[in-house]
Amino acid sequence: MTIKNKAVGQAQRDSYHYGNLSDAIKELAIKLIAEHGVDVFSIRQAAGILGVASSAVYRHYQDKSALLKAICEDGFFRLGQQWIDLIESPAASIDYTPQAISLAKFSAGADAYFKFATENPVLFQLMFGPYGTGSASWSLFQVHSQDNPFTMLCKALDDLKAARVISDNARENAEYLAFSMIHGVSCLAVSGAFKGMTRDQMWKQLALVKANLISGLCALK
Amino acid sequence: MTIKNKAVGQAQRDSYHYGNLSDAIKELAIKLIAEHGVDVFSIRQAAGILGVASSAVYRHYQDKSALLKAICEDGFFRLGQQWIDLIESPAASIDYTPQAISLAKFSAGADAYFKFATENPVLFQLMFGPYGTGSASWSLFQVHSQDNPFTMLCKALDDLKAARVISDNARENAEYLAFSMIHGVSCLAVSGAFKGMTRDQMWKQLALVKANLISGLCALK
DNA sequence: GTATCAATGTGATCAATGATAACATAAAAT
DNA sequence: ATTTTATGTTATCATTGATCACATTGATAC
Repeated sequence: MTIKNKAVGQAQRDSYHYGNLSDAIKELAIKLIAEHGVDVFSIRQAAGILGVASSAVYRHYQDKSALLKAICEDGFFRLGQQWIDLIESPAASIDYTPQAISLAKFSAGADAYFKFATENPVLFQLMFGPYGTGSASWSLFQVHSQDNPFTMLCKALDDLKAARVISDNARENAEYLAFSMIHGVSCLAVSGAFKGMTRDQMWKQLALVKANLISGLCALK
Repeated sequence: MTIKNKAVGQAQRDSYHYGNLSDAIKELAIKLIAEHGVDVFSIRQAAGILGVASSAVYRHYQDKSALLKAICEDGFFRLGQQWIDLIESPAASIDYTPQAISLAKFSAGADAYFKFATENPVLFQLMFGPYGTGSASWSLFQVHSQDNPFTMLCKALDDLKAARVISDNARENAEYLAFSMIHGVSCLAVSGAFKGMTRDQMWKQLALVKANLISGLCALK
C-alpha cells in the first residue's frame, strides 16, 4: 500500500499559471493509474511530477474521488468515440445488403468495446468500479448522450430490427441482453481469465459470444 | 477520501490475546467495506472497532492488500458454496429426465451466481477488481479447486453434453462463453445498470441471458 | 491605462493512515 | 521449569488527503 519514494524530476514552468492543469492532471493520472494501479495513485505525487503544488489540484477537483470520477467519464467518452470510429470504418460497410451491413456494424461495435477494454484494462476496471458507477447518474446509461456505447448498441439493435435480421420481439428484450454479453467477455478478458491465451484465441472468445448472441436473437420470433 | 472521525465504541477483551484476530478482522472488513466502500476502509479503524492495536493486524496480513486479497478469496469460496447449495436443492431436481435435470442444474448455478452478486455488490466488485484478480494464480480459475464456480460451471456443461442437450462441439467452446454471459449480467446488475428495475425485472434479464445462451448452444451442431 | 475582481497557484499545516521497530505477554514445546 | 513461538502493545515515521491564508496573474469595468 506504500510506494517507494521515487525521486521525481519536477517539471519546470515559466509562468505562474500552469495553463491547463485540469486536463494535465487528469491525463497524467490516467497514465499513472494504468501503470501502477488506483490504490497507489496519489494526488501529491502526480502534482509533484507536473511541478505543481498538490493544493492546486483542488482548485479543479473537489477531492480525489472527483478526479477519479472525471477520469471514468473521460473513459466512457473515449469508449464511445472508438465505437463510432469503428462502425464507420469501411470494413463495417463492405457488404451492401441491409442485413449484412447491420450485422457488420453490430459486430464492429462489439469489437470496439472489447478492444477498448483489453487495451485499457486498468481504466476499464476503474470505470466499472465504484468510482465509475457510483454516481447518481451513471455515464454509461445516460441515454440522452449521443456518443455513448449503450446508446449506440441500442441503435445497432434498431438497425438489426429494421433490416429484419431480428424480430420486433427480440429487439424488445435485447438491450441489456446484448450488453451483458459484450460486457461480460470484456470483463473476463481484463480480469485475466484469458491469461495464457494468444490474442487470436481471446478474440475468438468474443466471436463465440457474438455468434451465440445473434443466433439466439434470430431464433426469437 | 476522508471519513468523519467516528467515535468508536472499542470492544473490551478479557485476555491479552484476541482469540482469532485473523478471521475477526476479515469479517469486520467485509462488513465495513460492504457498507462504506473499499476506498475508505482503514486497518486502523477496523482494529479500533475490535479493540485491538492496528499493528496487531500486521501479524496476520503482510499489508492491506493482502487482507483485501484474502477477503476476495473468501468471497470466491462463499460463491462456490452457494452455487453448490443451490444446484443441490430439491428445486433443481424436481424433474427427472436427464435433459431437464441438467438444464435445471445449469440454471440454478447461474441463479446462484447472480444472487451472490446482487446480494454482495461491493464484495463482488472487489472480487473482480485488482485485488481479486491481480494475483498470479487467480482464485476463480484455479481449476483444481472443487468448489469453484468456474469448475462447477464446466461440470454443468458436461452434464448438458452427457444428456445430449448440447453437442460435443458446443461443449467444446462453451466454457468462457457461458461464463461471460452469466458474469456479464451479474456485473451490470451490481454496476447499477438495472437501477430503477424491480427485483423481478432484474431476474428477468438473467432469464433472458440464460435462454439466449442455451438456445445458441443448442443450435450449435 | 488603471483599478478591481475572479481564477489559479503556493506554502504551511492538520488529522488520518500504512507500515515498522522495540518491547510485552501468553501459550506451546522442550 | 525454561525456552521458544505466536501474538498483541506502544511508540514512531513518512505519506497522504484536505484546508487555510496568502500570492500572482489575466480579464473586466471604468
